Amino acid sequence: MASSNSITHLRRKRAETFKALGHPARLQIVDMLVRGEHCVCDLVDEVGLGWSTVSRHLSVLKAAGVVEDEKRGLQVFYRLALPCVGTFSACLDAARRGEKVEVRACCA
Amino acid sequence: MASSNSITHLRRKRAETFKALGHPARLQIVDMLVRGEHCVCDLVDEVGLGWSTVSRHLSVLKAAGVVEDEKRGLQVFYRLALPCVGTFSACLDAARRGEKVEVRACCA
DNA sequence: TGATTATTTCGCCGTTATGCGAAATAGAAC
DNA sequence: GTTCTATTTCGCATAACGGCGAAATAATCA
Repeated sequence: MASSNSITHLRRKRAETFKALGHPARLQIVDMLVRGEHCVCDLVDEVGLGWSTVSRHLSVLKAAGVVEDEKRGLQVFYRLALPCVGTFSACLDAARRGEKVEVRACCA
Repeated sequence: MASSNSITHLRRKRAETFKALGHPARLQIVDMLVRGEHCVCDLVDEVGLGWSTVSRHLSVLKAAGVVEDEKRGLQVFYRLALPCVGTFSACLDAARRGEKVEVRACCA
């Protein structure tokens, strides 16, 4: 059952990633990070929720492996750790509009 | 604000899709459907949860636009409505293993 | 028609998520 | 060392999720 368990484990991790992306505020954060790294202050401004709330959303994304953070001076900068999320998001949006698009996704 | 609202709307829909995928049982269902359509009975057997529970998971996936259903005789068959989900899943799994893969995803 | 089979809907209940403000932490500047 | 400033952690209330079994639907078969 080793291989079945590893499949299960991989799937659980994958589910965690999807779940982290499954919230409008977190997705808005991800959309910003697709365009480049940002400090928390920028994200708070844009998302329009309290600092503590945004901070926890970021910790969820980080725990799921979607983003990485780096402290520089007083600020903490976040960046996307899974670039393919941007590609897939574009995919989903295109599908919802009824468009048929072929994309090349680089899974890093 | 029309364009900003439509972006918001699109993102909310996208979040709903991600959220639907963010559960191990639903992801297991999706993994089965990647390999072809299945009736509910097959899915119940494989997932190992009650009929009512699996049924609700399926309705979540359907509401999010991830799967489609078709009734044939007594049985209801489900199939994947977003093939790119399979591609992206492979992407995420590869990334978790540390592999770097380039895939061509067709967003239907 | 009445029985059977496949699936969905409903109501319940314990667990988890999400928002907030207050307090804690950590680094920079004075 | 004290004081800012940026961010995280904590505790709490409310809302949403996820499981189950029982009951409702719907299509087939006798």
